[in-house]
Amino acid sequence: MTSEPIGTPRQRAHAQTVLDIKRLAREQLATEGSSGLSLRAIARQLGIVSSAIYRYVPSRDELLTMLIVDAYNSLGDATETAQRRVRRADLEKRWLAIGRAVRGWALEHRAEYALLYGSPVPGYAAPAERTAGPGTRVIQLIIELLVDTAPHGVRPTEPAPPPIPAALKRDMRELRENLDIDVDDELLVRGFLAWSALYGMVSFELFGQYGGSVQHNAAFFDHQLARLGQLIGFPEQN
Amino acid sequence: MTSEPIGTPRQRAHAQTVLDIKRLAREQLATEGSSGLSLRAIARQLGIVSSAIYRYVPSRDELLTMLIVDAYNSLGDATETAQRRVRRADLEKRWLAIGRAVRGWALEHRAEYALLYGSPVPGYAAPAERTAGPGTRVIQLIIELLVDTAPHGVRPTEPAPPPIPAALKRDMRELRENLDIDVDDELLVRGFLAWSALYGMVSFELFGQYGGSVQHNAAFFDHQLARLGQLIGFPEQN
DNA sequence: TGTACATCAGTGAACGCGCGTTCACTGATGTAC
DNA sequence: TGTACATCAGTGAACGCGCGTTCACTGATGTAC
Repeated sequence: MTSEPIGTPRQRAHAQTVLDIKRLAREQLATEGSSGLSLRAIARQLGIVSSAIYRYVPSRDELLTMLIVDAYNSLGDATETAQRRVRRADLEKRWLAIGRAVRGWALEHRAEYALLYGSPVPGYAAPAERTAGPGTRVIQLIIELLVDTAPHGVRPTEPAPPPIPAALKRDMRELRENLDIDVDDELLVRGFLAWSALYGMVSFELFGQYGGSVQHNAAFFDHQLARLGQLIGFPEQN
Repeated sequence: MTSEPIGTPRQRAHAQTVLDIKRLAREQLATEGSSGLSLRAIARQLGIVSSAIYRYVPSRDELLTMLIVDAYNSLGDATETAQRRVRRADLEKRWLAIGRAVRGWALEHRAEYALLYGSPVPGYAAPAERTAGPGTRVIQLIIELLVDTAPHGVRPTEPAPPPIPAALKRDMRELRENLDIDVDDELLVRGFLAWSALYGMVSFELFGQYGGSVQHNAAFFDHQLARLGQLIGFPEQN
């Protein structure tokens, strides 16, 4: 994280400029949105002629991809770090830590959150082979949480959940096999619901869908997050 | 809906051209995204010189606002219609109808859904006085559903929900007063959670966040929607 | 340690394209008497 | 019913901007012998 392989002065200068370009690009994302991202504007801010940018970045699309991968990793880092601060056995706290980290990161990186979870960028598709890893770090954490929850059994709820249809059971079986995990359908389905609900709440808050009806956003989020945790059903702490 | 006040032939032609412009704009939204919306391109497709578009639409931003208002109303119509097809007293079915209508509309109007619920358009803020009404039609329906649920009481759940913090209670009281409704905090909070979770699921599906892990999207959605309905807790049908 | 050569950052011009918006105008369609 | 006038759709040129990308080039920095 801190000490990269040093390299020659030229290499270091090069790497630094790439970092500057990405920083300026992130700032532009915030003010202009993803489609307003302009290599010429970045060059201008760097005090460099527009064509010189191509010494550092092969194309606009490539820069976008780099920003997306970086953003996913930044979110992943934040969430993993937050989760590492709570006791591994306290499953509910881990869920709360994940949720809060996602919201916290999103509030601090609004434009990047919008890039990852907002409208797709028209005419651009992130190359799956590069985003697949970084883009699934949060759901990985949630799945690990489900894996650790599984041995405690599925906590019964009242009212009892509706039976899982066969088509969905097939999806879950495939997922279980692909990831080589031992989590039963009910728990997986609950996890998926909590996962999408979490992002639904974050998107609503960030994109202003609550209008003025929610003032105490942090309290609101925490409370609803706890409800989602109950919905998954972690074992009691003792 | 069908028979507008007729008007003179000129007025009708004018109105028709405005409709054509909006249709072409919607098509452009789908291929280029909101920031790629171009008056010049629309004029080109209409077989008209670029400046002539200003006979019909005062500016690009104004056209965007019209598209947003139309989209909200289209979604509102679809959802209200769907809900009117189920028995008013069958509260759970009403919830399912609302949810399915939102998803169905979103799938049929992906670009417009992204316009309403995706990343905000940079450098553009929809004028609140024009979107406030149309933009709240779905949540209005959900709130009506909560109002109709309230007399049946709040359905107890196991595990019991966490206590609602004071800050959140204040938000809910204000909401209750503004809307002049009699729905207690617990039910309101549940409704909000189900609402944002609903959109979270729709956004995830549309924006491709599930990756390949969910194949049977309709079945998945229906099932999770039913779980959210349980979470709100409608009275049993008899 | 000094020299020849390779590497690389940055320049400047150009290609070919896009956009929103204004303005003075022509000519057709509608309206009032 | 016919004519004068007003309204409106559409033209074409222009203003002043923006963009990504390529290409031949200069000149500084680094490397190998």
